[in-house]
Amino acid sequence: MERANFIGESIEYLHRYTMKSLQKQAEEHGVTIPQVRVIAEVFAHKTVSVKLLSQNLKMTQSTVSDIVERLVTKGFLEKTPNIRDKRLVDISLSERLDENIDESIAQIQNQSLIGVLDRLDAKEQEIVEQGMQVLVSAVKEKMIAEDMDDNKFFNILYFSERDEPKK
Amino acid sequence: MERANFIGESIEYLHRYTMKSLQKQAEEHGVTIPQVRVIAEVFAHKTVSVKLLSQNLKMTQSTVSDIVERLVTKGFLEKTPNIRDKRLVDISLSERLDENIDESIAQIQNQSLIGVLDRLDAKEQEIVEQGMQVLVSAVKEKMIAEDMDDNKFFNILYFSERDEPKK
DNA sequence: ACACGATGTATCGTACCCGATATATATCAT
DNA sequence: ATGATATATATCGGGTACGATACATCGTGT
Repeated sequence: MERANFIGESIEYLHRYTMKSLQKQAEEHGVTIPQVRVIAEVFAHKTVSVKLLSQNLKMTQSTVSDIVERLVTKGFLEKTPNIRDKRLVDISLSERLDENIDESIAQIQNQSLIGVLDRLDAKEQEIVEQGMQVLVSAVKEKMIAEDMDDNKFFNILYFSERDEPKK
Repeated sequence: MERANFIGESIEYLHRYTMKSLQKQAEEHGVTIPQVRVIAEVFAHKTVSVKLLSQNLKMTQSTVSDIVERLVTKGFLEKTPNIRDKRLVDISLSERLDENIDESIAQIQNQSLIGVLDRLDAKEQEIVEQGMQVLVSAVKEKMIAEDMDDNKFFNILYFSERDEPKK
């Protein structure tokens, strides 16, 4: 099916573009964009566990563990064992980072996409957003229908709260 | 900007979904999906260079070199130095693969996306396709406007011919 | 109190992906 | 012909990403 082909390529293209584009901004701070995403999430929570990060960022626990480890080495994050549950690790911003973080890092996120949308008029932006919504919804429905065992990561609350693990 | 946020997350989500979903099919053949993409491209050309693959697949030359190397090791591809230009390497399917390839591998590509689109009616599919078109066009325009030095890889003919390097 | 299953992290192996660099070959100017 | 430049590939280092596994800790049931 030609349409699926085009959409598949588009997704691949857009993904690479956003990654590459954001990377340039992140480099100036000496971090990568997955690292920025982790930092932003930690910043939003003040203190989080690896588990929570992996849920909110939709990465596996092992990936998050890796990234956090590098950020600790770089001195951006700090890990302290949780008192109440010694399995948990409390991840928080290092003091050094806790001040300079203002807009600089936390807002790198989708700077480039904003620049892209600026080139479109209101109507075109609507079209783009609607297309995304429809497609994402369809994907989510399909996953539910097929009962993918990735349910833990790719579940229905992906775009809902963005934060709460919802016990 | 909220809209940019949503779109950025959508792209990330769709990318991960398509990758994960396709991976399952590819696994049955003992390959990964980047490997499938390379194989399909070689299949379409009968014989190609690393350079051409990297242009058509929008991966860097080093990435393609890696993947080709693994496929050679697995016995799926063959490398023979080009006679007329000894810098070039001719990449082709191994004999073993040249027969069993029929539909099986070459069409793995976007099976899952088709399944997703099937859940949408004609009108919704239009919306999705249009949204992608508008967004991709805007991205391409922005890249031209900013004269990104990635021009060699991310250029205007991305979605045009899909094959020709266009000398 | 204790065994057992569930849960949270870290670690390992593999693949991908990129930029930078090295090497060999080709091409072009003189 | 020769030297400078350009091109094609391979290689290296580092970061991402995942599944599988190991390990410690928690909770529960008995």
